[in-house]
Amino acid sequence: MVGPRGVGRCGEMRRRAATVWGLVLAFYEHIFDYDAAVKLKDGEKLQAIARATFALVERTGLSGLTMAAIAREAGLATGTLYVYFKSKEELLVGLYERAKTETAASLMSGDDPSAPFRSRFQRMWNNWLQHRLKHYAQVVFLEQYYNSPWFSDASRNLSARLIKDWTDLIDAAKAQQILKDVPTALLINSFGGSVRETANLLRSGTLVHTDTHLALAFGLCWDGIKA
Amino acid sequence: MVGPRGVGRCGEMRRRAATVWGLVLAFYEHIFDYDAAVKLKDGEKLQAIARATFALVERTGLSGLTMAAIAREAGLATGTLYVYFKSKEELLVGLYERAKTETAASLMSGDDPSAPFRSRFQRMWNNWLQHRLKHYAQVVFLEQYYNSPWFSDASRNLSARLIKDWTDLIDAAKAQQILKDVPTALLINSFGGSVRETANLLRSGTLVHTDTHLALAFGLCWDGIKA
Amino acid sequence: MVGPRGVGRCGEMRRRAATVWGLVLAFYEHIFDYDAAVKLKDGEKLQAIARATFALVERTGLSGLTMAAIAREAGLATGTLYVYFKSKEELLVGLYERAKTETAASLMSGDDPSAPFRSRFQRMWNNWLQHRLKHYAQVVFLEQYYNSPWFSDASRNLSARLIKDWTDLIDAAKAQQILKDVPTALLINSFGGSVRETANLLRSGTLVHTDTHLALAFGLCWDGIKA
Amino acid sequence: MVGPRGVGRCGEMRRRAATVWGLVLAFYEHIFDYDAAVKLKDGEKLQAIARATFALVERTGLSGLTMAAIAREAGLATGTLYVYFKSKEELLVGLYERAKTETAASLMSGDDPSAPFRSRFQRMWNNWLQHRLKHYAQVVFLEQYYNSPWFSDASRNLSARLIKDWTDLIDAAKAQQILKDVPTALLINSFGGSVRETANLLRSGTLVHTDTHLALAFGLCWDGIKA
DNA sequence: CATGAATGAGAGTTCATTCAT
DNA sequence: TATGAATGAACTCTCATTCAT
Repeated sequence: MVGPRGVGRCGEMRRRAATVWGLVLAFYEHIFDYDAAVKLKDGEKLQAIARATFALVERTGLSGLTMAAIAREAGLATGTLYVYFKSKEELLVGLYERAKTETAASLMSGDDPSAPFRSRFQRMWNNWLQHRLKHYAQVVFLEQYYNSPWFSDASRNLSARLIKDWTDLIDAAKAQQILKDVPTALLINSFGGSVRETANLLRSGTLVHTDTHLALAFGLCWDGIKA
Repeated sequence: MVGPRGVGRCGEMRRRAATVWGLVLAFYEHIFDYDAAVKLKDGEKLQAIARATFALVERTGLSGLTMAAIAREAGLATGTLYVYFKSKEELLVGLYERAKTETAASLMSGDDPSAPFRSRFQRMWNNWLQHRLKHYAQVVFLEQYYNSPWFSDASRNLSARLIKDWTDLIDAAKAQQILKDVPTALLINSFGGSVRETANLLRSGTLVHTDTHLALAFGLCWDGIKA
Repeated sequence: MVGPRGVGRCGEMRRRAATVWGLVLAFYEHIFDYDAAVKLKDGEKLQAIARATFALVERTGLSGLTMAAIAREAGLATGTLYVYFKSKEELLVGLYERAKTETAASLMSGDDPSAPFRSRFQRMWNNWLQHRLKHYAQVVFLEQYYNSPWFSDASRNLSARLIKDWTDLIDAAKAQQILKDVPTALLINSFGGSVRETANLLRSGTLVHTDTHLALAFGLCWDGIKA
Repeated sequence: MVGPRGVGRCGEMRRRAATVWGLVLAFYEHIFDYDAAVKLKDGEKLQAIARATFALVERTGLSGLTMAAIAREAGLATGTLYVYFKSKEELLVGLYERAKTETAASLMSGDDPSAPFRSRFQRMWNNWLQHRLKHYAQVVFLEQYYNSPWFSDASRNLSARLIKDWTDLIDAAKAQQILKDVPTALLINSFGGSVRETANLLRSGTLVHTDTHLALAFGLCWDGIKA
């Protein structure tokens, strides 16, 4: 959920945006038209800001990121950024929540609860990997954000809430003796670490992106965690 | 040249490194002794700068790091830093190389080539984990450095050179069908990822630091990569 | 022209002023009615702007005053302010003239030309003091305006014109040897300074607001200027 | 006394400066040389900053004051101001204390306790008036500072402490039935108001600066407060 | 060598004003 | 007419680097 510091200045807008961003079930750019008589903050501009920021962080790193550069990249004036975000911090926190939420949402996409566990896990592993590769700019953003002065407890709490379903699934698999009976956190991190490292290898070109390699990489993970 | 006062931890490191790896020794000396006529007047000050920098990065992050803060923490004047390093960039690059080299050196410490492979790998896994936990400030520094504007190709190349022996060992184990016949990079990253994720769990307190848990965590890794 | 809704305090003022001073009436109307075809669409909004501005200046000072804050406090959009005033400067100048005129008008309210001079002066002293206390926001506005970049010669001239009657009365008292034969400006400022300082003491609570204290304070002034 | 936030970064320096600024008995620019081996903050630069600030406030007002303008006027770089003052606020508070202290100190200069009260008061009245006229830039600064966001309780307290002697003298005169038996605050403000208004008239040219006029103006004040 | 005051470019942020709706 | 998002110049403050001492 977006915290009380929200997105912009307009209280009404902020509250609506908060519930929507939190769920990421709707594309927020559509919710801004509800009252056409009044000029409103523009979802497209929000998109542009997000896109610009992710792109810049991928290119020049989070620490080199300036508001002026974001504005230029997004085709806006510097001041305009402050119409949408109260400060640089708010902007980064907002984009963090967006990226984090999207990432979490991607994980269980297309999950078939009736399929065998191994297939389900493999699908999720693939989901996550593909998301990492496709939205690499967001990944870079997230990894850098974790190590930045902006990473707060509020940010930390978000993660826990987002992967609730995921944790439940792991626990179920453990109960059915499909996964090893070790602390859940160990299984989760083993899985996440595997995706992360594999994606890094694929991106750097050290490992060529073939289905075989993907299967091998998942195999290393699965053989480690399966009962 | 390191002056008479230049003993302490710096000298110690070098001696230890020498017994382990010729490469490491050579590299280590290069970093701090090149251009000895001008720089490196006083090893103790160099130590103080390194300690100060690592401590500050752990506390406030790489992006909040200022030369003034380093100087204050090290008990020096700002200008003095520029006697030892030409610029902030050089300071960071130097410390990166130092931390990276120490980390690599720690990996194979106490390795017994006559012991069974699994024991040797477990020892190395533990070596690396302990190093990560003990020198956490350096770990934070390194992780942040990877994502910083200062991380260059030169920095990237260093890693490859440092883990040559490590790569060779993996390849040998593969040849003996002890490890799976998958790309070496996959095995290396699987191993590294496992150490990294486990260390994170231990530091955050999510996983209590007991020998049992360590064994479990290593088990997840080993079962994944073993043939 | 003030529309049908433009009654309220604004219309009231004008009527009151009319009974007191022709000059004030004329002036007052000039300020708010000039260029009536374009500006002054809605007297209520004008009122709201004035009230909002005075309130904000009392709370946060003239230098912290922003157009956005005025609009918010008045319940309008920022752009709307520019329908009523060409610029921030014009808004401030307009409100200055309004406050200054009201202050001057208050001075001679209820004056009885047939009463003894001392009583008449005391009444005026009290008039002024009460006005200062009651319309403290305006007083703060004026005092800050004098020292602001917006205080121009035009502003300066206004004062002189407004207190013409007052000056005449002083001169008459001097001619009758009721007041000392010293430059009129000295008498006027002595009087004004006394009111100002007394009001400050009352507001700060240093001096308790009783009739006795008021009489004492006026006594200090009167004993100084009387012949 | 200068508060704990002091003048600059060097703790030692700051503490010394604090005691000296508080008393204004020494010229602070001389106290910075005590250790010639080390480059220290420069009293002349402090002077230049003060001079520049007062001059600018007289010319363009406190609200138009920018750090860039101060630096330019003082012949320094912007950043240099922040060597001497932690922020714009500190700078203004520091200069307020300086001006206020100097003003208070001027009041009783040359006082002869054996002289008759009226002469003593007249001398002080003149002292204050001359100071106001001579250091007009400081006066403008002070008057604007009172109405600025920077005027705090700390600033307010300073005044009370500075005029202790002055208050005592008034009380003594009251006890001897030389001044009226009215609240001391009333007498003090009557006196201060008289000086203020007279100075304004002289500066504006409304009143020509002659000994006669000065005597008349003081007479208005004295006749008001004398028993 | 060591010092730390001085520098000034560049960062984040504000706000009077405009203008499409 | 009324709106409020958009603008960009100008503000305060930071910090890597230099240099006189």
